[in-house]
Amino acid sequence: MKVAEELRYLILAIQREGNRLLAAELRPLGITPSQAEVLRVLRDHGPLTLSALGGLLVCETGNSPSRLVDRLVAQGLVQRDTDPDDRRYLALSLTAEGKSLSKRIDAVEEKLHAGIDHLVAGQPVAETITTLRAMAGAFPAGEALARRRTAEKE
Amino acid sequence: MKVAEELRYLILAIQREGNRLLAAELRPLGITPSQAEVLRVLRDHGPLTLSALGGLLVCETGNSPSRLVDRLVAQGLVQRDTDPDDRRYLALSLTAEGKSLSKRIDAVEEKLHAGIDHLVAGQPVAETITTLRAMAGAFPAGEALARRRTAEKE
DNA sequence: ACGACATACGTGTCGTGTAATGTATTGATC
DNA sequence: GATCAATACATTACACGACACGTATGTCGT
Repeated sequence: MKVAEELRYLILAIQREGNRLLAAELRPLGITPSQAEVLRVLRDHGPLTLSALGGLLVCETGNSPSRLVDRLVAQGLVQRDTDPDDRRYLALSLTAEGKSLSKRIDAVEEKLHAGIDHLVAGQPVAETITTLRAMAGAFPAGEALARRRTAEKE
Repeated sequence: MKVAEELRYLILAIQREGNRLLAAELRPLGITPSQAEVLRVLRDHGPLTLSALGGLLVCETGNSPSRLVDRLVAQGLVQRDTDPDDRRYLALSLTAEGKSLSKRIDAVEEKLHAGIDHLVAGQPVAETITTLRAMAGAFPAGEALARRRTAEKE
């Protein structure tokens, strides 16, 4: 099997299984991995418009996280206000309930990350990240990650 | 950002964007990436039952690729026969049209793989594969890949 | 003021991933 | 040989990703 092909299928397999695991852990909280990412981004990066949110999501619904946000609003986790100055814009923020849930999400994610750390213990992780960054950098979704990294440093 | 978290999001981003790219390349052929994988597996590993097909798919619809196969049958690319000895089993194989399409798929995949090779040129690819294999090995979907590797050697 | 354009968001559709449940066929047990 | 369990597959429901198109709001040039 060619190197490129193996990379492709490995990444596919890891992503699928990882997502399944995370979904299973999040199910008791009543949310999905994508929804968890929205809550996390909203908590960390203040009130956002819909498109700004899309730009920070790696899950890159990019176009329109409208429906994703809809369900969170319906669950009372996210508040959606229209900007009075420019009524095209939304101001998305967490409700109190959303904030408290995001703490529970943190715990789940930390558990997942601990599992990942355990899996890659003793592996050349630094080299792996270098390679993956090179791959992701070629794509717009890689920039969502970069944007979040820069935003963190501020 | 923690290492595990970065790994997670990098893999997510690469998988999503790679899939989008592949989908765009395959669109002119009238099929999706998942459908292409089914055609590829059926061509390489002869007639299969539905569950055997599921076991070889990394896209791991595992449970029931029924829907996936349905559309391919509807397009006249796959033939579905019931085993006369045990009527619970299906015998899935490519039609002539399916075989000819799979050649065009090969060309698309080679193009994609060339792109990947270019992206990771000069990167520590061997170390990356080692790490990813360690991650994938912990999951059942990693075994689909392993199964395909063994089947290739025969 | 008017109209063309751009921007932000919404909606509809298709294919898929995942889980839960249903159905048909076969095999095993008694 | 009738019954129950196991197997292979189908069906359904929900959420999501991608795309295309539609709508509302604002901006700019004239």
